[in-house]
Amino acid sequence: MNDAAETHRDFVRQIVEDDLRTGKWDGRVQTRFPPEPNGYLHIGHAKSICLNFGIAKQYGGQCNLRFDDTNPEKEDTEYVESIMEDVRWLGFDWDDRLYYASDYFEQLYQWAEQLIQQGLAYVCSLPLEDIRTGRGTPAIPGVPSPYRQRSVKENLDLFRRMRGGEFPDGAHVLRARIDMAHAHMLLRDPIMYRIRHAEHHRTGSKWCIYPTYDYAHGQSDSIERITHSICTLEFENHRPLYDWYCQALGIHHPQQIEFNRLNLTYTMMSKRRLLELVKGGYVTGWDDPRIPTLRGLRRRGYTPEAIRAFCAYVGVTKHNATMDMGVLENHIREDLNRRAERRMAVLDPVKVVITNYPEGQSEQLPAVNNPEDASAGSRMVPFSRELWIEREDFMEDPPKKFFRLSPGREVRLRWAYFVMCTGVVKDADGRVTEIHCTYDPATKGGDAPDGRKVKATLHWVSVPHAVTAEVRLYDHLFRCEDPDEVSDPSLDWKSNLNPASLTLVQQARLEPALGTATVGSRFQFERLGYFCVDADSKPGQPVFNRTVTLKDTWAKEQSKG
RNA sequence: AACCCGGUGGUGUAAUCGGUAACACAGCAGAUUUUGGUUCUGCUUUUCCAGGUUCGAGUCCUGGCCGGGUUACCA
Repeated sequence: MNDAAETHRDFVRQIVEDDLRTGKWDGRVQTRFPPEPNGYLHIGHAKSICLNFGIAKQYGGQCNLRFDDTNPEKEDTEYVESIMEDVRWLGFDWDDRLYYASDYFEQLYQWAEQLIQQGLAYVCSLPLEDIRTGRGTPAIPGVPSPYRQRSVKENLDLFRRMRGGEFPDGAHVLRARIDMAHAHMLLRDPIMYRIRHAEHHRTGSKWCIYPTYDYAHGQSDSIERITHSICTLEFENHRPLYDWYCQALGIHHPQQIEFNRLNLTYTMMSKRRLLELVKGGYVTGWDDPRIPTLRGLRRRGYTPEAIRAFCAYVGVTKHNATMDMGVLENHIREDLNRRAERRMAVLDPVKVVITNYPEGQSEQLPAVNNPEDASAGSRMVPFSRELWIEREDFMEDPPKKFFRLSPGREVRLRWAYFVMCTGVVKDADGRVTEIHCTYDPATKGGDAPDGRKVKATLHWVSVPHAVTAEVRLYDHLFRCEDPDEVSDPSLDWKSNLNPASLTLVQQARLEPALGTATVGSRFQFERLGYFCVDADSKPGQPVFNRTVTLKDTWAKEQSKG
């Protein structure tokens, strides 16, 4: 988007370049994207994917895809499949480097025995609650577990029996022996293994003890010879532990680097909350176009190119930041403005009758497909005596700055003719049911040979040729920038869900060319926005999703009051 | 509270290691336009505070203040 982005190096890339220069990793750059398969990928993950795969590509390295699947109770192959699909859709490829932390369970186990042998790990038989209280508080040092001094022999025996399935869940854990008085709570003898008699989506019932994140992550990086282990800021606190395990084990020791995760206004990225919205029926599924999952965005009509450009734009730093949703929207507008063909569609139709156009007659008029791209060519659109136009494009008694159709005023119908409003027909309630106009045959195509100008150009659809469609108009998921901002403490973030996040238009009228559009194809509906064909479409009954509106300075003007 | 991290316009970032604070978006004004779109031009707005070092500090030092993360047998 700007030239600075071409030359600027964020702080992670600066580290990588420094390491390359000093030969720290023998010129290697090896990164990884390590999702836990317990949810669907969202745009926050896209930032991480772009960073990890992007750095690898830029510096001639590689990026692995690794599933961090150490918690059998939350994870599922459903998520594994979707994650792979979404990473590919975004435009990245891990070649043959698909890994799972669960593939390393045996090695991790052996290393745990090694730490026991070194006197750096022990089996603790305290109940969960006692472990927690024994850890103390930041102000009060923890007290050593009574099991802290168990002999290597006893620890080994118990740990092997833990693996052997002799104990119920929670009976014992394996803990690292570090420092119960450490100012850093995470270093007060953290848990390495817990007993869980649970079916793992990949290892089945082979294991009944599972490593914790802290015990598994650095070592998994180490096994894969990762050089730069890039993660989000909330893992900063875990780095001492990451380093401790690698050092204690004497194994390849990658550098963990933390960056700021992506936050967006009017939405929310928490996996837990996304799950709640899906399970609670607040949205229609993981691909609901209102949520920021990659599949939601895809169904909404976002392109991988726009998402990647956005991720490059947002920047990588160490402080928390919230991007305005408008910036994401600008990126899809920019992409689609270049690529999407234009069509005409009327969402809230009102009938126009061209009184001086012969009844029963119609004609085909050429229309440019994309003014930004001459190679997109043109198409023919049918014109006839009766047309649909947008109800809001007509006002009987217009304010000063309104320059669309009103009685006595002339406007242009896009690619067709100048028309002049000569009158209206209303129903008993005073609602306009028909607008009467005359057209000027000399203005065919939209230009007046006498050089006279009009202030507005309207989109329109010929009544007898129109295709009827359902159009889904999406708006922000939440009605305020920060979903957590609740006035009444008895309410939670869900009370901020936007009741108008979806508006259904059942009887939109489209130009006929839109009747055969294929699922996933994207168009600009002139003057309205970008739309894409939804998978719910049936032959003859297309369904369109609004990706984003066009910028609308008239709407802005109106909202000023 | 302790530990870790961070504070640059409204927002997001930059300033190549001490040398004139800049870019984008948003906002405002205007031009162009067969989309009130696109494009183009101009304008508004910035280094958390207080000391110190220095010819010179957004950058270094000290002390505050403010914000975030963490204090799980989740990741």
